[in-house]
Amino acid sequence: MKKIIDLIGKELEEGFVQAGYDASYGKAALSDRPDLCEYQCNGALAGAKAYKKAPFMIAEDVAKVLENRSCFEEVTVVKPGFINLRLHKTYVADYLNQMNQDQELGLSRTEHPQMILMDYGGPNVAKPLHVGHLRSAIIGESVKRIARKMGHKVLGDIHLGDWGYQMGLIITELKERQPDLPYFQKDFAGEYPKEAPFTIAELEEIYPTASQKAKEDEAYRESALQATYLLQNGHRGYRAVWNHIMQVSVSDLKKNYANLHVEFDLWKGESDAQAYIPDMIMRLKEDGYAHEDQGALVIDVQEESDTKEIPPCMIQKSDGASLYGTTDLATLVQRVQDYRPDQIIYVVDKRQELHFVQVFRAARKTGIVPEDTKLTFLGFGTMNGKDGKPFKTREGGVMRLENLIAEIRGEMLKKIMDNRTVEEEEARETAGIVGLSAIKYGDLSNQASKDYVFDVDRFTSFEGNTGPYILYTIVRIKSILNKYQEEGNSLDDLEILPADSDCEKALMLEALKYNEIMETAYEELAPHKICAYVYDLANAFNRFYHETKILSEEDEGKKKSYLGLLLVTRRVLEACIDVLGFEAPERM
RNA sequence: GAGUCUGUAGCUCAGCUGGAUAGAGCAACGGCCUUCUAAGCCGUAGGUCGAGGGUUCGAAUCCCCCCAGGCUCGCCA
Repeated sequence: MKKIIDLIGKELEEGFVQAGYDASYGKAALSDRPDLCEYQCNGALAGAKAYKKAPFMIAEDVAKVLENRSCFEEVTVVKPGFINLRLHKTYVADYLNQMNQDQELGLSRTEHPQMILMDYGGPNVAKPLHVGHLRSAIIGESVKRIARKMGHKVLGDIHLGDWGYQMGLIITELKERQPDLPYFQKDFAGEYPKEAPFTIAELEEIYPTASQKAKEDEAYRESALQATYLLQNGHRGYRAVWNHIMQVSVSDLKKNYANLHVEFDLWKGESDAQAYIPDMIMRLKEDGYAHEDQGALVIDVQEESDTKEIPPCMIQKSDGASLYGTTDLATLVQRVQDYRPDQIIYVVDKRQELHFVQVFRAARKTGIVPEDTKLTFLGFGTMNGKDGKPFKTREGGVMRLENLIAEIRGEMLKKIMDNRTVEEEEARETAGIVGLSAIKYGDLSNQASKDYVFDVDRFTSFEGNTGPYILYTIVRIKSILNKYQEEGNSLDDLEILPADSDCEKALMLEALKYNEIMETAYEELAPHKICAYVYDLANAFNRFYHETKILSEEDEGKKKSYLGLLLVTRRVLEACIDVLGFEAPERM
């Protein structure tokens, strides 16, 4: 279905042309003055200069043409030269009925589906998820779902931090604790055990311990570096330990991300890119892209048009080891080869922007990524505590994600038990669903690129512009629709009639923006626009709900119309929160 | 130092591809539950949009310059 704003725009264009003006001035916009109109056109103001004519007169010319169009109920011209429009009730109702009949609620999927690869999540193996991992997961998941909604093919890749020094540390510490394990026996040629010699809890303890030791003990550090080197060069026993670490850690990560309703299609990591490094470096050297500088191997990425200095992208340290940029470039080699993406979106902490500028430029310059593959950096800001500083536990440590979620759930459960009389089991389940909405909505309703304050009290108080408010609205609608169905009625024959109250029309006008909002959110990779919309729609519904008796309406046609309106509203709200990455319970 | 982002109500944030009277939520104050979930609805109060210039018929929005803060700046990731 065409977007309503485009349909109005079309009318306006015709209006301008018929009145003797250029079509380009006929652009529709949402009204800034809802008290005066629903949509407006500022084209007459813009065209005044070109036609050397008072904007008011231009507007009047156009309005005269538009007046008898069936889609408008009212066309007025005001002061300097605004054209103010009100849509015809019948036109609006028709549009909504069409939405209701459409599986996609009037959203037109793209005609040119792209293959999009998304890099988000980025946890480190063997380390617990902490609040720093939350935003990438939440924002990435939402952007992925929005892009899919628009009809694109999207693969989400978690891009694990599963290679390098941290692994050497763990191996070293494990060897110290259990030197008799077969992995550490020089001449062991048999099969290694299938069971990992540690649990996830132990693993999470081993890493920080080892990390600390390495900082204090030079010899320990040396052996960790040595272990890293051996692992990366095919040491059989170490490789087996690494496999154990991966298996234990990844299954734990899967559990944690599943709790967040975050799903990855690919569980690739830095280790997967390693095989591509030697060839890549050789080629870069041969083709003259990489050169030595101060002992390191770098690719210059400075461009003529730069006003500032961009440091080169470093691909090999002076000791020959590869680093961050190397792995990222090699990952691009792999991704282009395996998936031929049209676009790759990185959902990463915005502090890494310079690094990605370097990598992107190097990838383009060297032909690793073809011209027509778009590389997008979607940087997000820091999640701060109430004090405006990076979020910490009460004790000042790093907050584990599990603990944060548990805390929110606990608060929510308390609230539910206080407010409602429900079985504890149901309350617990609801608390999980509502808690997740509180966390996700709290995050996504802010612009991704900005820092934001994560205030547990505010998010769990669930009043006002919050996830729980949205869910509550949906639950109210569901409850009415369910009651109607329980009386033996069907939802299939609900015809929406022209609105007969202001708040009803306001709700309709809000609901029909759905396709436009989703499209904008995709174009701008901006989930917060969905949040803003969903809040406006929920608000419009709650006003309507407050003033309208629905099930007790005696006029059968009207009642069905109301229910039809509820149905679109519910469907739109649900489609939106689905794309935000949460869902509504049946009751709350 | 250079680059970059941010500065909007007491607090947390929208609005920023220029348009009419700058919007929400929280907090404060006052109303609304025998009726489909009051986690709701309605109202009051609260602003030199960091400061100053400029462009424009029109600037929170674009440009310049300050001020304040955050972040980044080749061998960590």
